[in-house]
Amino acid sequence: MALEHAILVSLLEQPASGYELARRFERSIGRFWTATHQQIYRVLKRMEADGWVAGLDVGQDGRPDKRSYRASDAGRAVLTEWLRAPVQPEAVRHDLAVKIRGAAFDDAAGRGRLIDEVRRYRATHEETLARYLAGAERDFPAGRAEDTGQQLQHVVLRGGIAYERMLLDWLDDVLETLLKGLP
Amino acid sequence: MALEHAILVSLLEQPASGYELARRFERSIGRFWTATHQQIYRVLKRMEADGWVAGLDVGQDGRPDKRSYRASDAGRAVLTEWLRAPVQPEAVRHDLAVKIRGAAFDDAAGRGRLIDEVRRYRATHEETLARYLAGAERDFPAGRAEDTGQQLQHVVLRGGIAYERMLLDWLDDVLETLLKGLP
DNA sequence: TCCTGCTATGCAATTCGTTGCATAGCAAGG
DNA sequence: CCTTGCTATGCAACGAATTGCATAGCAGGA
Repeated sequence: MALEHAILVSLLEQPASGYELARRFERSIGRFWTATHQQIYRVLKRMEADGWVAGLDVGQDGRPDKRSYRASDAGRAVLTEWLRAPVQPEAVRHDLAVKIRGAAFDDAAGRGRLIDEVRRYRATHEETLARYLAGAERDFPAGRAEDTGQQLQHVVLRGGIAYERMLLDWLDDVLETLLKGLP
Repeated sequence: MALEHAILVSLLEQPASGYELARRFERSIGRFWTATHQQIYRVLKRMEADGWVAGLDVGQDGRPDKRSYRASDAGRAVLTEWLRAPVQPEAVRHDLAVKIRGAAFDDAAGRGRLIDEVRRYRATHEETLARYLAGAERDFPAGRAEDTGQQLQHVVLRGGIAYERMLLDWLDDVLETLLKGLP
């Protein structure tokens, strides 16, 4: 139970339509919480029925109308309650780690293919890191004062950057292990 | 679709009952793939029906009988096919990052509670790191030759260690941000 | 002897998440 | 004019995951 909470945080930072939320989940929020547009629309309806968010139809020029949502006081209260509850352990699902251990049961050709995959995967994360770094420079340039919200967004972004750097280093380790050690 | 694959890897490393698999998923495999015993029992049944694993009833002294599974050739083929397919992007769900950004919408008291939570969370991950390091020393002592499977298990464990270290550093950054910067 | 706790497996209900599809308006380009 | 692509929302169906509960044997300690 927490897509609701991620949505509430995002709407408190900035009101949005379901579509806009889905885009945000592809970008900034999606760094630490993924969701598809169907999930978001369904949950938004339920949240509106529960009074956690208020929807407002907005006509637009040159594109379809949208329904813009903002968090209500009740929603904010729900979020606050959740914030103060213990952090639940994360559900980890790391495909690549399973594949690496599985490689022991494939032949040299299979491991060769896995090496290609690891390289491709590494390249996507290099891009991710570059995107984060660009975002950090754009949104949080050195030497500028930050308000509370910005400080918090910044420290989360630093976490994303640290994660990507760690991952790239580890992937180098993985490639070396796959290349040099194995028959 | 991948709990099956994690189970196949685990069974190829060592045959096991559903219960033993569940315990492994709490320990070693659980570092990168979580699953409850209900999930595992259900999936094992389906896998046996599909011929991916073979089950064998084993009587035991002093404890209930168990049903031990090993991966079949068909299961191994399924695994190999998956190993060679592209790595799917991970579904990230990071509670704590959402809470940190959400802290901008709580008061000082709420942020104080969050600080306590972060400290508690940090302590659990310090334990996790210590456990990984002890496991590494036990299973992969320096200077000993490793076969293919061990090298691969070792590199995955090194990934876990790198992750935990990165996380602890970041949590220090988070605590500093929460403590010094905010009203 | 009774209680607690561990091994070992499972059902049922519900909620969550994914996939495929559908609609509809408008813009831009060939 | 036609196609492609983007904004914007949604349904239906299915499969996956979670939660709560149930059973049952045995060990060990109070």
